[in-house]
Amino acid sequence: MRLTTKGRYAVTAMLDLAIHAGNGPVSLADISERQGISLSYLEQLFAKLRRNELVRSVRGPGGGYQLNREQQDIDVAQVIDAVNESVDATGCGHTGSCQDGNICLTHHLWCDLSSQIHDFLSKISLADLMARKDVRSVAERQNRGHNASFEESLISAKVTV
Amino acid sequence: MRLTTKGRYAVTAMLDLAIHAGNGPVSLADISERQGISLSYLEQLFAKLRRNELVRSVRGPGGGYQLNREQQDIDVAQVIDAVNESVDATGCGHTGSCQDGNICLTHHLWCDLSSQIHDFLSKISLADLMARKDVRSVAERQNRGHNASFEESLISAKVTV
DNA sequence: ATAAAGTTGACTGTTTTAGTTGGTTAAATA
DNA sequence: TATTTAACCAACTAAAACAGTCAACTTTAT
Repeated sequence: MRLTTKGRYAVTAMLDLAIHAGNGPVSLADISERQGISLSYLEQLFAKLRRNELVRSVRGPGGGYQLNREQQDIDVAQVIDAVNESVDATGCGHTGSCQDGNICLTHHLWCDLSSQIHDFLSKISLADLMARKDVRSVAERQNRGHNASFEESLISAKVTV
Repeated sequence: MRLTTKGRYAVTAMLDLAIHAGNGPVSLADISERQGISLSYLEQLFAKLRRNELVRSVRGPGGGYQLNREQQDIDVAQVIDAVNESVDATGCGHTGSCQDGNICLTHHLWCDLSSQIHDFLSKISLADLMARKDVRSVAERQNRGHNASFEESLISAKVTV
């Protein structure tokens, strides 16, 4: 299993997308600036997110990306899977051929751990994250000095602070 | 967080050590053969396990490694930590300086995930693994064609099949 | 003395990460 | 219609980590 900045960036960017939804598409340039992630790297990640139908794109001026489903229908596990291929902790990809065709001594342990992690992450949706106090306060900080689109998005998302 | 063959090998090797305890030290050559792990790589891993006082060594002929504590006092998280540095899922090492000195949008999510994983792995001891049916059957398979030390070790460990 | 084992350090090939560079299309607007 | 905005795409790269090899050395049982 690997969980590096790649998966973390993807989740952060998707959450940024969710937070700033409500006034049209969000450009990668905006996400890049707010979240401190390289624009070109974001492009690579969003190519995968789009192939996995988690986002849809709008080209041209005023374009950008939008969530392709409701916020409560996108969970963290899906986002990580989309860019990371998997959060599998086994070495054999659950096939059970870890040791020359046979199962290894600790195969089931890694299977258990994998489903544990997957369960945990799949139960957290973007909507859940949006509702968290710590997320809201960080989003507010990131938005200071920028335009007022955060407050607007709050209104359109019908969420109260 | 990273969980690769390094951590998996370490846990597998420690479990092999636990299974074949009871008749003196276990040599890395034996573990290498049984578990299909390169001897030189095992040497590197056991250097770290020894520095973390999870095993002790006996040099010279008939030497090898032994667990440095009781089987129920060594858990999987400790073993992985010993060779992997950590199972931390945050990018900042829990310091909270993920985004130029400040906390990033998803910091708490990764903190939560980290403790989830650590909790899960720290509750599983080598003794717990030894007791599992799947582990016992794999160990038995690995031992077929070899010497009868497995049965002996079962007797000395006072465990019944 | 010899051989079995641990101990140590340096080295290597491969893969992944985290980007960069340099373009091309598609669409809105002036 | 020209320009600009932004998505799209492919190739490349430096650095790190992974997984392992190789060689030399020390300790200890026989």
